[in-house]
Amino acid sequence: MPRTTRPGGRTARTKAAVFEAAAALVAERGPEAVAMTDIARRAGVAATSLYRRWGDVRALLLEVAVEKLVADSPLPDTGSLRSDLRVWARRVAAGLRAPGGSPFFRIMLANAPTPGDGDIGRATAFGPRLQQIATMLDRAAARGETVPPLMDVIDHLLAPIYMRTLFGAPIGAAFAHDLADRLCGPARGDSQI
Amino acid sequence: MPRTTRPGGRTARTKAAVFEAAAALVAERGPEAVAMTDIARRAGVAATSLYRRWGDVRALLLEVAVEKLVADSPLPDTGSLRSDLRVWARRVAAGLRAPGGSPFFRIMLANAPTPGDGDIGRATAFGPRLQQIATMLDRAAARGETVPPLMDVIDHLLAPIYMRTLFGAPIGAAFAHDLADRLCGPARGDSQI
DNA sequence: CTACAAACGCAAATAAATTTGCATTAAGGA
DNA sequence: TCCTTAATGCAAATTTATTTGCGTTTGTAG
Repeated sequence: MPRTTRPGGRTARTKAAVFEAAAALVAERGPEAVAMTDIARRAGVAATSLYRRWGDVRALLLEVAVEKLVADSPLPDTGSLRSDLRVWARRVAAGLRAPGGSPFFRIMLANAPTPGDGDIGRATAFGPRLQQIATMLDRAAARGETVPPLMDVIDHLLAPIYMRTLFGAPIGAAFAHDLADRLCGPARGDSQI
Repeated sequence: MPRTTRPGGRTARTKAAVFEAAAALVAERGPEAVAMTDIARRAGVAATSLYRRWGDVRALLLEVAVEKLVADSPLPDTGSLRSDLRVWARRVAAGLRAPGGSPFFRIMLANAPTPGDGDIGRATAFGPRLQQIATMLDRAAARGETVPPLMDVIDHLLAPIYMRTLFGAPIGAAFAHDLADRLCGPARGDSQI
């Protein structure tokens, strides 16, 4: 009878080798310059296996990218939303700046929304980030702070960071600082609608 | 509409045919499913010519994407920066929502910076947009308005729009309104230290 | 321990993309 | 008009990616 999963065996080992090879190649040459053949050779597995398992390079790279970016970074819990956002912003930026970070990010973007694809890839990709933001906002609200809407954080904290990543523009402490301040109000009480 | 002037000689004509074919194919199948061969066949030109002129598919598609995305958003000149930004924001969003808009956007993202590429691809891709922003800001400054830094417009107007496009989140008038207000100051200044 | 089926490797076959060499055509200037 | 040059077309050659067929390995269930 057909088994659906085979955890922890040869399959898992080759998958690990393949992912490692793919990640290395992407970091070295960029996403567009790696072929199925290259990954296979580097990983020490037959290209045939890769084709059978993933179909084509994009599918494989997308899986790798999702895994890389979804890797959980610990959430800051400093006691104030403003400070949490500052720290978190810098961590996200650091993750994107890490070796291969930006290329993987681009892989995800390039494979995102095609009308008809369903939103699986996109949701898988951004879901964890949104969840993290929601958690920070919830904590702050529980403390009695007035918190900005989730969408505002996406628009004015996450979006600028992603944008600058694509531009290659620097993301320093001052910038993260400024982003958080815009959301929490510059000095103290802020009165949004 | 059929009365499109196509100045220039043979070169300009074939370029037009190629761009038209490429755009159509991208809109039909998505960026990843079009090959040099396909474009050549559809345009009625030899694939050899395409390779000689553009080198590879990505370069060609990137050029097409840039042209499409820039063409879709003519610059408003309403007399006030706030209003210009509002209109422009909606036009950019509309262009991204248009048939084929999102695929072309993804082409640009996928061709963004790769360490070693130099910044050619990136500059080519986003350059026109930045130029448009700079123009609006210059006009406003010439009128005597106080204008936000270019980078702020990128971070808090362009970035949210792109982000929402990737999410599939709606971009309405109210949203564009809000983005412009954040940059120009709504009623009370938001850009204090 | 044995049997089974999925996953794998290998080599050949196929298909597709990309390059190359050369003849031809068209545009712009003298 | 004629001449020069760059762009194009075409076919063959070459490389590279992808598929296919078949035997082998390796977990896992029984």
